[in-house]
Amino acid sequence: MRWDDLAREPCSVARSLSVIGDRWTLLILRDCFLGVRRFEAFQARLGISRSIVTDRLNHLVDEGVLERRAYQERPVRHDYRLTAKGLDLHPVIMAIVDWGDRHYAGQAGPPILRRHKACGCDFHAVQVCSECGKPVTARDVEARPGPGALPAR
Amino acid sequence: MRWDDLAREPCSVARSLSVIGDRWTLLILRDCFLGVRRFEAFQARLGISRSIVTDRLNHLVDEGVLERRAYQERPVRHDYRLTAKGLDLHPVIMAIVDWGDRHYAGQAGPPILRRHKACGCDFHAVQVCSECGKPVTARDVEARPGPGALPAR
DNA sequence: CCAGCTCCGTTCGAATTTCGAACTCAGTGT
DNA sequence: ACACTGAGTTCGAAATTCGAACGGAGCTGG
Repeated sequence: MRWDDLAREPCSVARSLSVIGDRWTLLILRDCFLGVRRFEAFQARLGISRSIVTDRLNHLVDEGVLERRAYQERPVRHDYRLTAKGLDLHPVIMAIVDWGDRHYAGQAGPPILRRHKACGCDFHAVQVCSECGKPVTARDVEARPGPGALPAR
Repeated sequence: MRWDDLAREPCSVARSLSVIGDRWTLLILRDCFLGVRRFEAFQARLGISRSIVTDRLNHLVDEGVLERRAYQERPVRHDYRLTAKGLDLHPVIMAIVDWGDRHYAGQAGPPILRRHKACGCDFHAVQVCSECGKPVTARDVEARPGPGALPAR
């Protein structure tokens, strides 16, 4: 199975991973949500080779997760911003953060605190059911084939 | 930056990704949450080489995400089950599913439906603030350094 | 007792990816 | 003319992944 095959699987996880299922891509997205926008900044923060940064940013732009826009002319300079589709990835990053905070934070506590502007509290993400609003755990869920099961997109 | 360095970064995303930040690992976890437990089943479903399956399963066991236990003697056969730590990854998978359903499902709809046993409805995952219970979006969040910022674990 | 089958791996050489370091190029400031 | 910056591209070496074959423990069947 190759990268490209993933996108054709009738599975939302596989399709999503064909876009974001890569170490560096997810770290780039983490930085996007922290406000990083410029090529140099991504490269410096991640400490990886420039070609990888180029490659991943282009891929994310192709997929419509990031948007490349000029923030100045003469010389033309671009930055990378999350699109609406990209902003939709926020729960993914937050879920990963939450797991890391829970299982890998040292005794000092988590490395980053997040404040919910609406209520002013430091918080962590909780996942609830869209219908009844109660928290969802693995055991509460029953999966079954859906309408898009066989005919791939 | 190498794999191992990731685990030492003072960032929960980086630490988490050092465990789960791999295409195959996340697909294996997807299957775990769908009830897959045996080596052969993982290999057959993913269609990847057996050495990769071995490697990823061992890694997950080492990290305490899966547990390897004998489900029969004579011949001894093992299966792989999610530990409590592994079950905590459910929100990560659900967030990825949700993004995929939203942006990559065909016109037919999502390939898999999930029912919330507590309320009996088909649902999707929503992320809310642990303090006020309201939905959280990217723009609602303000990040700042936390207590574990500098001293790595 | 021998052949074949199942499950769960391991090994190995070849193909593919990823990496880091150096290079390019355009513009800018001195 | 010279150095500097931002944003890439190129290229050879190193690491990963692949598939296919092999191993081995325990059945099953004749």
